[in-house]
Amino acid sequence: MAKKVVDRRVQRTRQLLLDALLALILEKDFDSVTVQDVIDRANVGRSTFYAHFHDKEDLLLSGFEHLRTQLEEHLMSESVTSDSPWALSLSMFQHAQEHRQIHKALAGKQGGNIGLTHIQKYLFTYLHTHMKQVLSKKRKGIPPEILAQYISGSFISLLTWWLENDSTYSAEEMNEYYRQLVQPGVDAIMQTA
Amino acid sequence: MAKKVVDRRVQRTRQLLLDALLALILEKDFDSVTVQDVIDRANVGRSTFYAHFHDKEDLLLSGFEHLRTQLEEHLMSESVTSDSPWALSLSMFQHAQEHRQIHKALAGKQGGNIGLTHIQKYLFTYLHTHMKQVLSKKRKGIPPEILAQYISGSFISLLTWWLENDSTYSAEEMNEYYRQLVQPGVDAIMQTA
DNA sequence: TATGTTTCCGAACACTATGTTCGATTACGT
DNA sequence: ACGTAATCGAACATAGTGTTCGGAAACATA
Repeated sequence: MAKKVVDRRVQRTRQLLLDALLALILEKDFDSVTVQDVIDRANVGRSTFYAHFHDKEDLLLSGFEHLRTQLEEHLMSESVTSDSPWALSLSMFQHAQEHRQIHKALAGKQGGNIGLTHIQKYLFTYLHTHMKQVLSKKRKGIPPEILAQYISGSFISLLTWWLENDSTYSAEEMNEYYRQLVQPGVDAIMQTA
Repeated sequence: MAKKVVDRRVQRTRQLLLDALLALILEKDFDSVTVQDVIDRANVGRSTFYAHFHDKEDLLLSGFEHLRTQLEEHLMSESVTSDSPWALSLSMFQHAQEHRQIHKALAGKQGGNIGLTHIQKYLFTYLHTHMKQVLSKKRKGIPPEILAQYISGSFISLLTWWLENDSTYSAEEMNEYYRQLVQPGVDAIMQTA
């Protein structure tokens, strides 16, 4: 069958386009990158672009999906099955460190906060369901939505700052700072509740 | 002199355009609003628009400036000169409550995070200089940039969530949640340092 | 090598939005 | 009533979007 090889060809084209877009985002910001820029850089025909993606944003989101898959594999692989919730954030800091360029393009301010919104939403959902379980029995505490928003929001905030400023702190240091800041408040809530 | 009245006419036109833009942002998102939409809604000629603003974003930013001025007046007026740093966040929650529509347009996801970025940058700068003073003598603690980013980031995160979800919590409640979450971590840092 | 299939190319096109120019018109102060 | 400053809106040049389609190229099969 020709299918497999054909698929490979298709995959290669999609990858060329994505790489070109990510590279361009690091040069200008997402909004100023045109479809023409992307296909020129990738050496891909105009109609081919539209055969694969509906528009520029669609291409960017495909990159985000790719990243999310990678992240999940990263989480599964490294015996990160530790019960500590800080292992999750550490893994994300580490992954961002290893793939700094991609993260900057997707999660940085240049990326127009599109990927960023997705990551936050992803984290929020994960945390929200988790929080509801933990806080369900106790009535008095903080609404779980607010807690989830706080934890994911402050994480994203530190992550983007770290990426955007090309900070030299290691992923481990960043995670430690994050933990030091967030844990006391969360612990206090848990005990109160 | 004619200057004063002329100024009034100019101001009125600018206000018409801004109002139209803000109203439109709440209907579609910022990116999908066209200049044509704005001037139609405002009943203003095309060339007049460009006589006042360089482009759509320029108009939005003028709205942000307006908001910032209001906020600063709000802070000065209400004997918010309390030394508690939580008075500042409370004032902002309150102001957002009173001018919900404008805040949603400027700081919500519809506004394309343009105004939001500015507010955060504004807070960050304010906090950063403040932090450097407080943390200057002690060496071991967290870098002031990270602390400032954390405090401003988590605040913005809760604020936008609150606005975006039309949450029924009062400004006072939101500020209390914010304080409960953030204060323990910050206090811990201060003592350690 | 010959053949059929799948993908890609790129020119041409219609369409939408941007930002500028300029002469006519209106609003306002004196 | 007159002069000035602001506004109007039509016309224009420019740029980007997304589609269409005939031909070229890549690939598998035999």
